[in-house]
Amino acid sequence: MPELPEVETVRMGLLPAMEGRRIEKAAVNRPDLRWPFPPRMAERLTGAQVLGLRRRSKYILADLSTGETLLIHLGMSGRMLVSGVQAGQFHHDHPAPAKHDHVVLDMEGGARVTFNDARRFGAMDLMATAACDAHPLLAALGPEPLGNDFHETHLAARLKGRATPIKSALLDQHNIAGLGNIYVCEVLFRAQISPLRLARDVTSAEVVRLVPIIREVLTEAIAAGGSSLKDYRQADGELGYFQHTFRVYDREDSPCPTPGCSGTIARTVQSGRSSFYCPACQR
DNA sequence: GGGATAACCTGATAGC
DNA sequence: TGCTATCAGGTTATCC
Repeated sequence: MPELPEVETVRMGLLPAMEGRRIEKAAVNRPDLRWPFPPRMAERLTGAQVLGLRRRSKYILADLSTGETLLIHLGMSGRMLVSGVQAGQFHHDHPAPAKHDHVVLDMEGGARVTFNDARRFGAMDLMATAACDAHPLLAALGPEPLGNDFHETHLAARLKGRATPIKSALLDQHNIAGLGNIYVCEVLFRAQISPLRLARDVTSAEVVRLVPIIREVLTEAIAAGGSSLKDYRQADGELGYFQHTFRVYDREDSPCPTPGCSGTIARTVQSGRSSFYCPACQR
């Protein structure tokens, strides 16, 4: 899926079309994505004003004037596409409906926001804004890696005694929220830690190294507009370009980019996911 | 309880 | 051209 930087990029792209604006019409074209949509979702959205757009982990949260919050998750292939806004000017020129356009929001002002998701691993739900933190998908999430609650003490405590590989531990959203397969690979490379190492064997010096690297990789990726592989687009349909900065992800058999290292990037599978790393300089 | 695996679903790509 | 196998940015349910 879009990981944290992609979701943040999408959120920012949605702001001009949605923030402060009323949803004039909501069309829901199927009963479910990963889970059934909440009852009467179209009716509950229609007429609501979007007070603000927040992000928690890989979720976008739209706070509505009705006292409810719309939760949006893009899954692996979800896209939020905006049409009808160009350079701050609104128009009513929208592309023809496409396959897998599941939810369409026609916004006050003329913009249209379309949720398109081929694989349907995405989700949408409505909840009382006051009870957001208790939502089953949000309640158990770890801290935001770019927030104040994520620090060495927290990470060290989450890794301590764990017999799972560090790769899996960083992917576990209970430990830290928002990292996905790409950015964990990139983080471990920059930290020169092998993805195969057990979490409990990562030293405190390495934890100290990991925290700022996690922040750095995510911040750089957000600045680049995220990474575009197969499905991901920014809300305006543009590609992100952080993928050009990948040092190990999807670079199997390439020379290791670490200066002075003569290693070759390897691929292995851990808990069903590809891990890319340099066996020579990641220890 | 912790950790690994299968499952959800479609599309793109590689190989024959 | 066309078939088959494999893989994909995530998360949950299930099994050992």
